[in-house]
Amino acid sequence: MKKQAVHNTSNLCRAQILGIKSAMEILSGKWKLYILGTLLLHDKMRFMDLLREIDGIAAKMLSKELQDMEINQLVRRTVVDTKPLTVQYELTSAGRSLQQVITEVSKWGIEYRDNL
Amino acid sequence: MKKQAVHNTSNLCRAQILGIKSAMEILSGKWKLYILGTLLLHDKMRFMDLLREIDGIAAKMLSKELQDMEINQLVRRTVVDTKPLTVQYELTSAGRSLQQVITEVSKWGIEYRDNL
DNA sequence: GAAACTAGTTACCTTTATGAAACTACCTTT
DNA sequence: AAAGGTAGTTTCATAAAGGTAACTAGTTTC
Repeated sequence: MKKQAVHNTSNLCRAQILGIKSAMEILSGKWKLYILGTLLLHDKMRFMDLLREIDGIAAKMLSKELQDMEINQLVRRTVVDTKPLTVQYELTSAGRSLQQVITEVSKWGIEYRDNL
Repeated sequence: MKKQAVHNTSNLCRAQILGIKSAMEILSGKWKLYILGTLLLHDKMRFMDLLREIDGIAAKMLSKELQDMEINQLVRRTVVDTKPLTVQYELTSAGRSLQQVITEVSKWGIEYRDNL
């Protein structure tokens, strides 16, 4: 008899796993948490501020990631009518709700690196 | 005069950002947190258990990700001398130290999805 | 002995991610 | 008018990630 895929994980646990999946669909990639972490620290930033602050990112990547996160409503983009015109990026409330995630990831990254 | 890249981020903040970078180097990819989360819930699992439990993953991917995480000392692989021989995978202490990260990511993912 | 189990590996292919550099377009300062 | 600022986009390229399916190799159960 063929062995069945017995999922003995409880529904509660499965919900947790699905949570990870949903989160990773939104947050995956080399730059997203980096950008979000930077915006968390600075409140409002212009495109060129982010480009200079985020070490190593190319304009194309920054632009694409910001658009991505705007679509997912983590980031708000506002054109400011200055001369020359500037664009402000800031976290939405959904973006700010990532604070705990970012804190834990950052803490773990520092500890992991120290224990090498 | 050319504009300089003025990093007005404090050293403390920069450390946080570097923490994110370190963490993402280890944890990036579609499957790693999924696998780690599953191992966190089950303590010890065999290869085929993981393959059946983790929905959608291919043997090749699972194998590669486990090797990756073994190298990074998040997962321990033990060959058990049963007949037929089996292989047990479990988290190391470094792997278990991801508990908070996984909890927060999972919580956020569930909330985010619910607020859609 | 055929079929199913164990734990993977290998080959081939497609898609996604990422990067460097040049370019647009418009405004301001020197 | 030249140089530098604003915020990007476009083009061209490579690297990394991920997927399918077949295959190895030994063990065990029907």
